[in-house]
Amino acid sequence: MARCTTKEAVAMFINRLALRSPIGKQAQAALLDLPAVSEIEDVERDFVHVGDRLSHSCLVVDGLVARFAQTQDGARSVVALHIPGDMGDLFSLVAPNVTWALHALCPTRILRIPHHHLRELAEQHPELATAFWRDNVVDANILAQWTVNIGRKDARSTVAHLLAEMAVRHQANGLGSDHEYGFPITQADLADAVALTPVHLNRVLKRLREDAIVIKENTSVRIMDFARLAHAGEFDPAYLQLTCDDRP
Amino acid sequence: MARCTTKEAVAMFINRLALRSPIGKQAQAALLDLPAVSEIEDVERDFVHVGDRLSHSCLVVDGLVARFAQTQDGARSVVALHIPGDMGDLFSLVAPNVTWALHALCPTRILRIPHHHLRELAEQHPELATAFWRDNVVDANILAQWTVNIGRKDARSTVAHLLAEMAVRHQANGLGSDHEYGFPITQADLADAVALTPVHLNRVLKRLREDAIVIKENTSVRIMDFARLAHAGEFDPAYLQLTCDDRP
DNA sequence: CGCATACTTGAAATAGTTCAAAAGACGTGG
DNA sequence: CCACGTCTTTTGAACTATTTCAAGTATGCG
Repeated sequence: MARCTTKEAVAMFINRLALRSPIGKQAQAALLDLPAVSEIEDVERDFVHVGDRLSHSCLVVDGLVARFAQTQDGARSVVALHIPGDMGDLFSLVAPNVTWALHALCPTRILRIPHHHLRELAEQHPELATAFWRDNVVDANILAQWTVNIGRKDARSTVAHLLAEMAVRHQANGLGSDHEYGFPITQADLADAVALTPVHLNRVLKRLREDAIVIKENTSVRIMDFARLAHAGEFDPAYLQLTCDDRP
Repeated sequence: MARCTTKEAVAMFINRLALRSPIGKQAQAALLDLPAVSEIEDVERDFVHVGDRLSHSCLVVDGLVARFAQTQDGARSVVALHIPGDMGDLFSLVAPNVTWALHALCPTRILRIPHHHLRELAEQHPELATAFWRDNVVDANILAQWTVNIGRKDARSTVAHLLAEMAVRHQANGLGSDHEYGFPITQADLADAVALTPVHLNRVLKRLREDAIVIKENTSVRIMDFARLAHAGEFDPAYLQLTCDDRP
């Protein structure tokens, strides 16, 4: 994984936002100048806890971050996965008291950006405020899709859908190719994201591998047949809103 | 169900927002003056479709609205329930191309408010923009909680959680008492919200009734023991963010 | 009164879980 | 470079929560 500078990390974030929202040159420049205040840091497995009141938002620079909740018997549920270029807790900007936790699933580096800087920026450049908000809406779309997968589709379809979604999201962030992307997640953690037991997830992955559709390796995913993967997962990328629809 | 005027409907919405965000007198007045342009209307069972490009957002005046998605085999998944005072598609303000549908679950009246009016208002009163955005964040919190329920808890706990959540949300919107609220939803539709089959939901409701915890009647829910309901559902209202946390 | 819609109950089937243990990968220190 | 412990993946077999299919009973409406 290429080590990257703070500017490169922020540029990745800007490009992501710009996919969905038109962002002026000045706003982009202002955002790029921001990180002078922060440093990239390695994070612990657990770096945002339930009940924390946040004053910064975290941009994933490299690695993989999960947002998760827990039931009383200790079962964990991953409700979002964030890849480099994502800002997993952007919405703490308007709701700083968090009710979930963030967790690095592998050696991960992040950039913490103070809320007040983001707020000033959003005030000076209203298109940024819209872009941030829209990003949260897409996050919610993803979550809605996960709910459908978990609630109303069988295990094979759910897993196929997630692997297809992550492929498209990696490409949107300028990561990976159309048939491979880095995905350093264990089967146990992946099981928490698709709401299966690790044992059953393992069997589903085996089946997808034997059917020559997709191979989940240790730290990456190799897609052998995207068309069949998308078909198996009933995957339609519309909910990711990867086209800029700001035109009236 | 009391028929209410457009102003009363909007006031319900404002009060809801004001629970979580401080909103100035002027902003409240401006919002209240808005609906002069719209009329309350009855809606069909299906009134927003996948792929629609919205130019208005719908405030539920009375009745019950579900946001849902569908799998290819026709199974339906309800990903949000909106009660009077809610604006189920507020986020179409920043993402007008919708990827889900809205559906009235009973005779329902709504108020359609044009996006451009809401946008002007948000520009003139920045606290309203924040309040709108924060409302979306809470919607996403609710969805995350549903994902946990559906994915990692058993049927009884999931159903208990939903009934407890709806109780608290009704009270937050100024509807219902602490032991009863209107909930005009069929078991089939409720089953789609908790990702169970109607048959199994029926058995779970029977058990909750026999255990003297809660009774789901035709058009309402009677809570016999909220403490045990909350316990059965592992319900903690923190994710609903019903306290105003704008203080720094 | 009859038809449609919603709710309830029973019995059989199954997708996914649970428990248990083996096999493989990986780093660390001797 | 091999031995060792730890973590992850894989496989087997028994079990169970939930689904499916099917039929029956209310409830309400024209």
